[in-house]
Amino acid sequence: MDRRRPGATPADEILDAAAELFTTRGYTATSTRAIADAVGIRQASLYTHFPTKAAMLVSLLDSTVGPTLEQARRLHDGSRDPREILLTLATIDVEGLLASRWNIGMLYVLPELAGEDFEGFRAARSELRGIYRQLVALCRPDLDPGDPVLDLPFRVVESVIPHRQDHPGVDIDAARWAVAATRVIGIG
Amino acid sequence: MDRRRPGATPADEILDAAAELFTTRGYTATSTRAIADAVGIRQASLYTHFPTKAAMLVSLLDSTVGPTLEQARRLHDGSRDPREILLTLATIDVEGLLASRWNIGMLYVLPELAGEDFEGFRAARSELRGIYRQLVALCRPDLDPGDPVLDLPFRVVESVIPHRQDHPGVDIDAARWAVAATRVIGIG
DNA sequence: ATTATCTATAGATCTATAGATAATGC
DNA sequence: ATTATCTATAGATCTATAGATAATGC
Repeated sequence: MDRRRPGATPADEILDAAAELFTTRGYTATSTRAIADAVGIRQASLYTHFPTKAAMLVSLLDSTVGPTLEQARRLHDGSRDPREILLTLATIDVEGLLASRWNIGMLYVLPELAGEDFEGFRAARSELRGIYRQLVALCRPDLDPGDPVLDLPFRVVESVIPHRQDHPGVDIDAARWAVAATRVIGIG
Repeated sequence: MDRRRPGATPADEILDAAAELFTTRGYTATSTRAIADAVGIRQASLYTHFPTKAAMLVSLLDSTVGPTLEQARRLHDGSRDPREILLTLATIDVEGLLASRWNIGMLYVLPELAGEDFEGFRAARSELRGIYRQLVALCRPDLDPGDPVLDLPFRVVESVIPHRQDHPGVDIDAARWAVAATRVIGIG
């Protein structure tokens, strides 16, 4: 076969190539031909595995935000100390953003995600952000509901994305980043 | 004339339209025809004012990072308390990111900026980040040079970009955001 | 006379489909 | 027999340029 990309199936190889190109060049700027070339197949052959180019991006987005959102829902149901839950969630989230060989979080900020093809991802990410807000509100009951501090841990967690972008190849300690993300609300 | 966009000159009108479209749809996903339509001129007429589409983006990037970088250089030369300088810089930076009617900071994270047309902007932003790092190092002499905490104030400042994106129309207090950006390093 | 805008278009893409061929599994 | 891949291409873009026309300033 002489496959050029990691992945158990041809679809996985395509997703690996798409992840590299979408994160480094952008979504619209990456042609389906470029993806096919990176995999080592013909452009038209992509369509055996994905109905559209957008479906490739949706698949990448879902496989990243999905597991984190599931964990967040589970943690949120527990009755432990909200500060402990928040720290655990932040650690899991940062680990997820560091897990792939490509900086997959870059996909989250693609302007093209405003399109209707990506409504599902936007809803999932919005729910995750809401869970962060509720946890912060439990830690800081004094805060006004409109206070931007409620969003800060989520923002610090996701700022590991540009940090990784600016420091390629440098190892990042997920637990330490998560501590900073909780400290920003003025606890601990 | 019946101009449809704010701006003293046709070039400014074009930049206003380009800013809206680049920030909301992306750079490659925005055609020169779409920009021209938003201004109310013909697609080819854009090229009287800009030699290429990339030149429009370069102009937008420079007019945003330029003034902030100048201020940062000036502040950095002063001999005041580094914590005070850091807070002032963060406030100016956040104000700059909130100043435009469009969320111009979204341009900073376009994957297309990896291209050679945007080398100048990347260098300017890298210099700004370096000034933040030096100020943080003065505030926290105990930190290792490789410590990611050195980058955190810069990251929190720039996280006002996705925050504004997720809360369109909501006023953000630049001074409070700047305080959070300095607090994240564990001082004050 | 000079500048800004226009129409028209060159030449190079782009995504997705149609239909043929090769590979695979019963 | 079914699936994956291929070649070829339809049809719709895209950026930038050429050259004509209209508007502006001396």
